[in-house]
Amino acid sequence: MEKQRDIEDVVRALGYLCLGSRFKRIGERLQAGTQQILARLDTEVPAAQFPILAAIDRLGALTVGEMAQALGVSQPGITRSLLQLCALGMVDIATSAEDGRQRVVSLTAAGRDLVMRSKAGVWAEVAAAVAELCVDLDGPLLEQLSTIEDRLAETGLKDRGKSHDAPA
Amino acid sequence: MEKQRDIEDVVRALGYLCLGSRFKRIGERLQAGTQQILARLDTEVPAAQFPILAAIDRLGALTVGEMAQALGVSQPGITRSLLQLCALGMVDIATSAEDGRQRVVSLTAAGRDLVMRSKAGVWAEVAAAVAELCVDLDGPLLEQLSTIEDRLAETGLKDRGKSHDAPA
DNA sequence: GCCTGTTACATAACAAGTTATGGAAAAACA
DNA sequence: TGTTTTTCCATAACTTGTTATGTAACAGGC
Repeated sequence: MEKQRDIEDVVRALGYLCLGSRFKRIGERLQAGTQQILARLDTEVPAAQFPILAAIDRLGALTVGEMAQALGVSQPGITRSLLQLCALGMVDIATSAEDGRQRVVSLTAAGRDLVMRSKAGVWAEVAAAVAELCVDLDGPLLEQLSTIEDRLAETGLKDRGKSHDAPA
Repeated sequence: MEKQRDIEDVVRALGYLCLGSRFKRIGERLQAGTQQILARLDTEVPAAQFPILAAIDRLGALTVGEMAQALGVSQPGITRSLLQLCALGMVDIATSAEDGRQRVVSLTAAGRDLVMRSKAGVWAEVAAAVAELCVDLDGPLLEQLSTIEDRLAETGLKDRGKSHDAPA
């Protein structure tokens, strides 16, 4: 046991030069962790689409364009997610009465139920887990990112945020 | 002009709950900005694959697995990028002499040339632009992210980091 | 010296984002 | 009112990440 090189994390080492890659990488890890927590909901809806449901819950019925703006992603990205959520019966897509170009998106009963159950449980868990991940961060941004990565490598998101009791 | 709702940024408003989405979103914007700066190189190599070249430049020839570790992405992701870089003539992939399962990846002459040119120019520009984007950040992480997003919305990455002189 | 198990990479299928483009409705204008 | 321009959304093609799985090479036990 001696020829195993141990490999530097180049993205981390390069600092600002690779900050974009690094943000994406952290984002993907967080979403994967979120997915594990959300799995308890036993729904077909993937984690990445909960922000859409949350947006409607928060702002009421939205058009496609408004939703793209609310979530900061491109319009085609929204359109595709909506078609999927529609197929899963979570949202309803109707042509606007005032403007025939716009489609108005709202939650179905099933969608509202899913949001309600999520808010009561897993959303709080996710927020708590991520908050715990980020607690007591200090120093410049790059160091904070390193801390987040180190913590995440040590304890996955799904094992965070319930600091209290072991299962009975 | 009165019926235009102005739409809240829901991902930002939800804070820790959507931190994964938010990291990915910022990462994508940074990479898009980086792409614009790198465009001056006039190469077919996409921005997302420069970290691979940088890794070899930094650490020397690497196996596929080592590279996945160095960049923090999955092995299939590395494999695909390598095939593309190989097709572009930037890297050379050889079967390891000691272990027939491993492939050893190194820079070709063209690859070394590209890295050399990049280091001399655009890499420094990217690092400077991102550093300028992140200068004087303070406060907790979520606030720093908001600041980054606000600044990026105001001035794109490609117009940063060269604070000095207008073109002659 | 095989058989078994493990390791390293490749391939396939999928996910979720992007840009570019097209079609239909609305708005502007003449 | 008819034409042109603009806006909104849908579709297509691509990028780059993922997980799951297959194959070939190495390593160990008998």
